[in-house]
Amino acid sequence: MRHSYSPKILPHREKEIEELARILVSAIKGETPSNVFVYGKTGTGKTAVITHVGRALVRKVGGKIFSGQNAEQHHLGKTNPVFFIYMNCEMIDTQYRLLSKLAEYLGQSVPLTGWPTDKVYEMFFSALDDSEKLVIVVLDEIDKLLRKGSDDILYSLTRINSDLKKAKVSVIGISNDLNFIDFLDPRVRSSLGEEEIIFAPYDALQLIDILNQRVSEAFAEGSLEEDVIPLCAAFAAQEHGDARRALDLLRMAAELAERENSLRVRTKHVKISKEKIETDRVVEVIKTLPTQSKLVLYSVLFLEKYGMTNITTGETYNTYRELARKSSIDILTQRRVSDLISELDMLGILNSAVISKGRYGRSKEIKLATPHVYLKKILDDDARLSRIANYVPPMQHRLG
DNA sequence: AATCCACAGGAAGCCCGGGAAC
DNA sequence: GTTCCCGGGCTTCCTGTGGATT
Repeated sequence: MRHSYSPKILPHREKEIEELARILVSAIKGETPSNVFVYGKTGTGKTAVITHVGRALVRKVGGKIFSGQNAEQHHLGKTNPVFFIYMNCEMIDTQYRLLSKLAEYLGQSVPLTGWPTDKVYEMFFSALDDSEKLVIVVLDEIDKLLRKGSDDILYSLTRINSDLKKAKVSVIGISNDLNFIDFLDPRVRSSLGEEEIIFAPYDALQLIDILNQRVSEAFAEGSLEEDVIPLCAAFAAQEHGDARRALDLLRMAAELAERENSLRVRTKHVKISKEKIETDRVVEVIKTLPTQSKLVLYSVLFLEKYGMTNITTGETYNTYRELARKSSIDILTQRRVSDLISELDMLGILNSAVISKGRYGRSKEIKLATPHVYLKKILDDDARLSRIANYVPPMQHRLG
């Protein structure tokens, strides 16, 4: 049931598999496949489809598969070998890291840092071109790459073929943000987008099929209550058809049922799991917030706790200053705190909306979107905030 | 209709840490 | 090691504004 498991059958992705296979099949004929751009939201099976097709190709013609720390070798066939390289740009997010990783996969050793980038490129290039082969580079979350400005590597990679004598390179770029393509250098865009495959979100019925297929491998007959799978599917369908989410739900529900010694997984387990997944996410976000943001949250929490409604930025800021002083934390400007409030809003931890109170100015109206008890417990875990855990605000605050 | 509050939120620039280049 | 550059967090300064009140 875990994401790392990749099933042999991918329901409702036949069309995409077919299309990708059509593009990559030219490798069997000894030609260089077009570059491909793949778009789709998280949990729509992009990575699964691509590795599936890539593996099949390498099995057929021989070559190697690289992914993370793993390498898998297959015996050579009649045509040139295929090196299938999967990389996630979330970790490998600079030119240097990308190139050194590529060079490493091709058998070179490059230090983690220290060399000029063009030297690493040289290493990579010579290792690449020392024998006849096709290298398919999969760049997952490719949008992370140019977020940090350096998309020249994409440029070099997509037109490297004209400089190569023996080897050939195809690039498969994966993104879950379609707008990303607008920010791309036009030359890269046209070359990367020679072929495009779009992964539409799964609908509830398709999610049911996916779950059923996994369930047949992972669960004993009759261990699920009848409505369990449809419910998981329905919840996940609300989340832009994320199959990963559906599987998480089912897995957590099963774990819960097991812990309760329940004979079957019931819909209530699914419902509880859904709550838990959501709160876990919020807890994680709040825990990892910078102290200043936590302090801002704390301020809103205080104001609400003492019965204030329609909390404004100014009121929040005054409380914030008081709390920051009490806990010897640097006091930021109201301008900055205003931005922090907006960020917390974006994260869904609180709600803020700009409203006008006529003669009494314009401000954000702020209220928490997270249960108080909860919030306080998490915030009090932060040692830097311990001094204000039992702080009682002065009278004027309580009057509202 | 004019006023004016209490901010929103843009622009420019400072500081600092980290990584690349030399 | 040193220098350079970059981005993020932050401050300073600023202009803009919806609508109750005058």
